[in-house]
Amino acid sequence: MVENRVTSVDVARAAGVSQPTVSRAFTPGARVSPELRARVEEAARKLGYRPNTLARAMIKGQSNVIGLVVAYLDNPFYSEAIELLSRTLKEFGYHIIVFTASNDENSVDLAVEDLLAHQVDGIILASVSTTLKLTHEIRNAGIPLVLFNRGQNDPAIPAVTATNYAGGRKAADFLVGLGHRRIAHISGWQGSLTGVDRMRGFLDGLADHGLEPVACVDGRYDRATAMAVTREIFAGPERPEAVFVGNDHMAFAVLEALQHDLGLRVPEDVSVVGFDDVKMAAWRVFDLTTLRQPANEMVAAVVDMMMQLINGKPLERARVEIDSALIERGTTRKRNRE
Amino acid sequence: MVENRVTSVDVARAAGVSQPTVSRAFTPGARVSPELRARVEEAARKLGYRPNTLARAMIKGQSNVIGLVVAYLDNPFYSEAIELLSRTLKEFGYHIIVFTASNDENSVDLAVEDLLAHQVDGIILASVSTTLKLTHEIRNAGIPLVLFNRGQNDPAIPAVTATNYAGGRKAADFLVGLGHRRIAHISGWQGSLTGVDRMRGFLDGLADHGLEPVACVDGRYDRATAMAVTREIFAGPERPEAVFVGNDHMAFAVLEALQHDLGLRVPEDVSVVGFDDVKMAAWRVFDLTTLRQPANEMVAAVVDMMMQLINGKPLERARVEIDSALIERGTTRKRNRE
DNA sequence: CTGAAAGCGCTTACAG
DNA sequence: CTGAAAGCGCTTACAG
Repeated sequence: MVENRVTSVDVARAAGVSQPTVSRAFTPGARVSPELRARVEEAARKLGYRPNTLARAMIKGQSNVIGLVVAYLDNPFYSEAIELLSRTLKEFGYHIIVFTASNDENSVDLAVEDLLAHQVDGIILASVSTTLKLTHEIRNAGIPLVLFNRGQNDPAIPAVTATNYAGGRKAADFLVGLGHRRIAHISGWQGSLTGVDRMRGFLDGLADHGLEPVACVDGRYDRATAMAVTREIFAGPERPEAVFVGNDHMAFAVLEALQHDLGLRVPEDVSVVGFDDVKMAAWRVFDLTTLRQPANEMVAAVVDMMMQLINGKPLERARVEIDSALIERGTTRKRNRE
Repeated sequence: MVENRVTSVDVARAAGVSQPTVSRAFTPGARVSPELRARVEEAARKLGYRPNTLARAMIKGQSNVIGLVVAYLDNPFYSEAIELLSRTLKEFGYHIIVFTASNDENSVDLAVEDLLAHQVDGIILASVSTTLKLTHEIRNAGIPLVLFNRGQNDPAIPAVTATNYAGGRKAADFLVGLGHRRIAHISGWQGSLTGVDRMRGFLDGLADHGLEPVACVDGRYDRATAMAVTREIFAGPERPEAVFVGNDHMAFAVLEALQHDLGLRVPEDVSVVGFDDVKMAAWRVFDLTTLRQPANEMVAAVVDMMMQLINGKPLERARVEIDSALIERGTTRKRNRE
């Protein structure tokens, strides 16, 4: 399987021009006479020539590749996001190189180390948390970094998230407004700012109504954990009337535990609210009330920031929050206070 | 945002060695004295040096990057597969650059063109179909190609699939064995060999029992299509007692149409069989009887073939089929013939 | 507009 | 084991 590496020199020889002319013929906007361009193109076609992107990338110091580090690919929100990211970046001439990391520090560090060596033009970290140390390392390497669906304590790090805190508050207001009083929260992973913000907003929202959650447990963005936690919380004597779950992916698991393990009815016995509004949330088997985290708008914002950073423009704002609207569906309903 | 490009020359100067020595210090298995290596490493650390992978790739004529073209990312089978591919290839020192294509010829062609220019070391086409023309173009460029979950009429093209034909037969045997006689098929996209093979196996299986399907329609791997088709097929007077669906992703939609649009009970009124056994199939809301297409084994086979091709070893077999077992769950049951 | 020359940051024979 | 030299396949000033 030997590659028939045809180079610009071969084409030049075949077309009877100099090698730089071949290069120019393949550079959009370079000055070449139509005549020579035609000769070059014909020779190139004949020989099956394709400019070597690697060589070009090396010289120009840019690869037109963006590194994406992602975990939790079983959460459909991220599959959607990858697809959107890939399509949107393509419009700007960029491609995505994907690193799947687990969410431990070490794994993310290794991925980033790899990325830095790969001369990517930018790095997007989605659904993984970074240490400040790592952030600074990326910054020192001079590589644009944008966090997707993760914030960091340093507000200077460019990040795009939903309005997680406000979304949490909305969930609280909504559930209280339905007449619920005994309310539980199965939170997103408390190692992520996203999980923390949603929880804080929710707790503050409850507090405004003089309430405290009857339970508040970390679901770690994991189905099995969410199910186990649900069984525990709802087994007690003072069963919650409602539960706010840190994301849809876990909410589906909570529904399963509620209905199949505990034999409870939703929404008759329990109201359930999720977060994300992934496509599946609208499937009628789930029909999940949830806070919409619009993947397309978030991706657009991420790409926008990335392009600004790559072009050396100052960022208008480092922190972009996309509004999360509450989408009311069938897993919630007004409490009958008989 | 200027990059502080530190090169091997800078490190060489700082360490008081020649530039090639720096290169050797960063090449596993190269001969450098421990003393010089230490000096180089220290200087590199101080300066924040990272070898330029692009330059290395250009020289060696290999990028350690595999191009993946994929469509249908909303089918969770492919998200799983991407994750597995990414992890498995990493073990071999390869990374994935992702191209999402829609399934028209043009889109795939463009993606491949892009890939060829990117000097990827190999190409994996998942869930997209290629023309023979494109296949030959890739082959002419000397780039290893493996099809994932798609076959091609030319049996010489390396491809990994489930035993689609045999799986279709198993579905037929199983449903007939349950006592069903009026059986429908909502097939995978007939533009894909996968969809065609599953259908052919199913039809042949029915024929062995002297049966013909009461309906056989292309679901195009699409939820909306599958639902519309379901409503049509099951609205008629001679309602099918069972349906075999071309993949799980569509089967979930079929279940929704059956239960929510038509008010039918599964499995009491209708038995449903899918194909793939994605993780969701085991969720108890679905509890879908299906044919298992083991993503991990398939990915392992793809990577294995790719590595053989890259290393110039002759392939044992160009066509690998991974056995599809029937997983019996709750959407099927023996027919009551009262 | 076009070619000869230099150079991007590495690796790889080639001497020593 | 180490350095001086050549070269990977391009792009980019620099002359003309």
